[in-house]
Amino acid sequence: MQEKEQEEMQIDHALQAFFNEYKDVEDMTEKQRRIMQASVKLFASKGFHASSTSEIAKEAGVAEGTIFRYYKSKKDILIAAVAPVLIKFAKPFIFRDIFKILEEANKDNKPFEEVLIKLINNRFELLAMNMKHFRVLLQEAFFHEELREAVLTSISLEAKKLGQQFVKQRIDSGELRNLPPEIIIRVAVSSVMGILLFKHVVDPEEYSQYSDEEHIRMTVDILMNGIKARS
Amino acid sequence: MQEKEQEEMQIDHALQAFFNEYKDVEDMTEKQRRIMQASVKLFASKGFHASSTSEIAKEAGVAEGTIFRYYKSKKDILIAAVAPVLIKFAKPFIFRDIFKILEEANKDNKPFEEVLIKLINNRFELLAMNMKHFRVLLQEAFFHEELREAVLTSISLEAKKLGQQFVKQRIDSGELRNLPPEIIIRVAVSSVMGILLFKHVVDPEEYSQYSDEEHIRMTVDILMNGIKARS
DNA sequence: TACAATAATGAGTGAGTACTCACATCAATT
DNA sequence: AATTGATGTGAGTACTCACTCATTATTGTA
Repeated sequence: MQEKEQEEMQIDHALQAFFNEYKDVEDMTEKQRRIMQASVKLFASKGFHASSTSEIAKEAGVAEGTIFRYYKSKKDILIAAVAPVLIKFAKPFIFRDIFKILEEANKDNKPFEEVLIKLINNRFELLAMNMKHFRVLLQEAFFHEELREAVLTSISLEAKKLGQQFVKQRIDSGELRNLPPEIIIRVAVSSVMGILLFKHVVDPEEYSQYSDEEHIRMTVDILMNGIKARS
Repeated sequence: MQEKEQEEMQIDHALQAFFNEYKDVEDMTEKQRRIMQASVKLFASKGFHASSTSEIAKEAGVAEGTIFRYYKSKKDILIAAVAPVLIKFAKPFIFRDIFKILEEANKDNKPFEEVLIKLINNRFELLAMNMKHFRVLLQEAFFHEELREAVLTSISLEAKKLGQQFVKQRIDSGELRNLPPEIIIRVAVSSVMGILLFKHVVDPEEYSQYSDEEHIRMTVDILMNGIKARS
């Protein structure tokens, strides 16, 4: 309970700070900005469907009608305001560590396996810290194609590029088998997502026979055996 | 368009036939059965939230009040009537081929790789045939824990048992590495689900560079390299 | 200061929802 | 024939929702 509240507060502070420096908002009126901010907060904590326009108005300290001066529908808030903000906010948050890890890996020429484990651990941490928001995003992406598309094109596109480049290097250097990088990435990504899926959804009980570390270690072991070049 | 309609009709006919032989319904009244049937049809085609009770009543040809004589809430229809029916209907449908494939594999002692490819192809077909229903089920499972639990305990539990047994055999026979079977299954299942996820959600465009068969082949190749025992 | 233009308001609207309940229908029992 | 109880009804209830619009407040300009 306490942990969760703390976590939320952290996110709220981070969001607040982000808003203060978010320059795309400059040509908005004060009220519009407040509506946007309130929507982000509510959608992220209760989901789109469960947040009513009257609630948004109250949270933003404006009249309900004002919302519809700036956004022609409730869904328009999601598409036009919340999605870009969430993505802009999430992006550096998501990529920050990845860049660091990959850079370091290239500099010291660390083995792929080590980099992979570091990346996975990092992703696990990030997810644990933002479980709630991730759930909401996933839920909404299910229903709103526009949101799904926005997330995919802005985040996964960049991640893909980054990953493919790195994998390609390791193929060229002879560390990995000569397979299409996108296939290697697909198998790697889905194997890791599989850990999370089994841990949280499919079979939490059986999962707990091993620790996170053991699961990661064994998964990476299988994966590396599958993709590393043989001498 | 035409294909989709045909597909739906197939399912509807199959469901219809199922209802006619579904014995658990015998102690229901005619009206209750009709409510159940209408709910299955509506939930499966539009989803739970988008189907109103008035709509269900109209489809079933009963008064709206009659619904609440048999089910104390709308959600109760989902939990008490629709989920069991859907699961009972889907189960043999899902396991039929698996049993056959595994049996055949054991009899002729077919290599694991071959069995895997056969299984995956079979799952691809099944999914392609029921894409829409699968989507709806996934969506509802997201929101209703009871449904999620019902699906998981009734289907994935059995699948797990079946799979673990088979993998264990192949480990004992020295064909696969000595790893925990549940881990092997987790990695295999999630790799395959990854194919579908990337194909339909994450990156359909890049996916289409290769055919389904090539994707499956390469994925199984990586997987087998990861889990097969080395001489 | 007077006037127009713009911004903001929030009570009101109508369409929708799940669910209730007083009342019919009718076969079985007394 | 009268009573009972299970089955079924659909108008009605109480509510929520996104969205509108007549009215009011604020601002910039002459």
